[in-house]
Amino acid sequence: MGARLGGVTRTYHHGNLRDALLARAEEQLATDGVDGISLRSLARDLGVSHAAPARHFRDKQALLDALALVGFRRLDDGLARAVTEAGGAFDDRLRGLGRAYARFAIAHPRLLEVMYAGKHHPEASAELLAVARRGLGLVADAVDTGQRAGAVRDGDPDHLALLLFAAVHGVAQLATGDLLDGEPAADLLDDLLETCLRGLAAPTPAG
Amino acid sequence: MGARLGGVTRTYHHGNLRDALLARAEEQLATDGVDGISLRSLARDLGVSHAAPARHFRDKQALLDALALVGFRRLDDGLARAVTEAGGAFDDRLRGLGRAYARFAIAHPRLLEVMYAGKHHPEASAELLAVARRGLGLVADAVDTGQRAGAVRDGDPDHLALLLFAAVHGVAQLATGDLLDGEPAADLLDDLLETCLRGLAAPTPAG
DNA sequence: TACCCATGTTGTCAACGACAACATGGGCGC
DNA sequence: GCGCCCATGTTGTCGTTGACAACATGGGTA
Repeated sequence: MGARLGGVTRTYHHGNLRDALLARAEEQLATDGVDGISLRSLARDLGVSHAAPARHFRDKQALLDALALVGFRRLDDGLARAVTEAGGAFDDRLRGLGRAYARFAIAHPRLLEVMYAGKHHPEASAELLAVARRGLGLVADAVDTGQRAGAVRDGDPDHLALLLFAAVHGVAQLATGDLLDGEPAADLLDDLLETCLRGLAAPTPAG
Repeated sequence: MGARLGGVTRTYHHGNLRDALLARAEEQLATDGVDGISLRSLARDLGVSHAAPARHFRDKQALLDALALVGFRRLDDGLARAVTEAGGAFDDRLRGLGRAYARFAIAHPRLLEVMYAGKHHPEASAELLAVARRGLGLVADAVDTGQRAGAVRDGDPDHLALLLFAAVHGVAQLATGDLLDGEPAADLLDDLLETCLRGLAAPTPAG
């Protein structure tokens, strides 16, 4: 088969309906929010019958779960890139990670919402958690580097990473909810990051 | 009228349907999540017709907005209580505020979700923002106190308050989303709070 | 006393998620 | 090279829901 529609080779009827659904769902999500997504409207948009999506996602929730997974993967990519671009200094890496997270949140607020929605199916939850943890690992690595250099106070790197992550996540949440009183998210984030870095600094040897 | 049902005086048919709807909606929210709330099921539970709720909430969203308002008011009460119980020291006040916030978040995770959902009607948004800002004011007051005592670094108290709020909010979000790896939320919160307080400390006069 | 409006009711509609029964055609085993 | 099977897609249907319109009622007030 494979009809040409709009320059893109479509191989529906035995092809890539699943990906097409995800792509269209993400568009819909960005413009109309989670409630704007309906399996039936997705099917209509893609020219398939209303029951076709069920072959790929047993549930509406299953589709949202898949969307969340896409989001986490993309987020992870962004974080990984931030690390490589940040050079070796642990604090620059942490700053880069924080900014990358905020950038993602502001660029894809609705997607972030789906990613952190507590409604995922149990199986999906496990997978999502695993991917989320990968991002956290990048933070922990940077913290560990800081500790080895004697610049960061002692403590379980994972714990400290979670702490930093929570702070950045909080800013991102407020930013996407437009609860910042017009304060630029970047400013608040930088300030919070510096504050935390200062708070996490190893005690300077007395004298 | 006023029929006695279950020991509570009900004056439906000219009485308190609105409050009853809110109360029942909050129960439903706690047990089944936002999607578990349907205007029709609420009406059924309260023994009124399916269209009765529309007299009090033009929309399903309007009901959720009202629920959010209830939540913010209750949160504000908790925060205010925390301040009075914390004594005069600014840092104790901040700790008390942070813990009160986390306590609320963990006790009412779904409600918090509704409170921060970005879908509110515009009129409701304004009111919600006003109430939310009131809580933030308590934080700013404590920061201001710390600054006057020379213990907190310079800077707009509202800005610093927002910074602290974001951090605490982040922890609360992760906690309600069960994303803490089993780490007790209280521990993480305390740790983050201490870190931020340390980071916000005024530079000690050289020497 | 009579009217009006707040509140509640019945009826209806379109959209949706979910499910069941059925169709089809491509790839794989033989 | 042929035919069968299953992945994928279709049609049909059901119950639920939110929203709206037209109608009922009764309490407070002019």
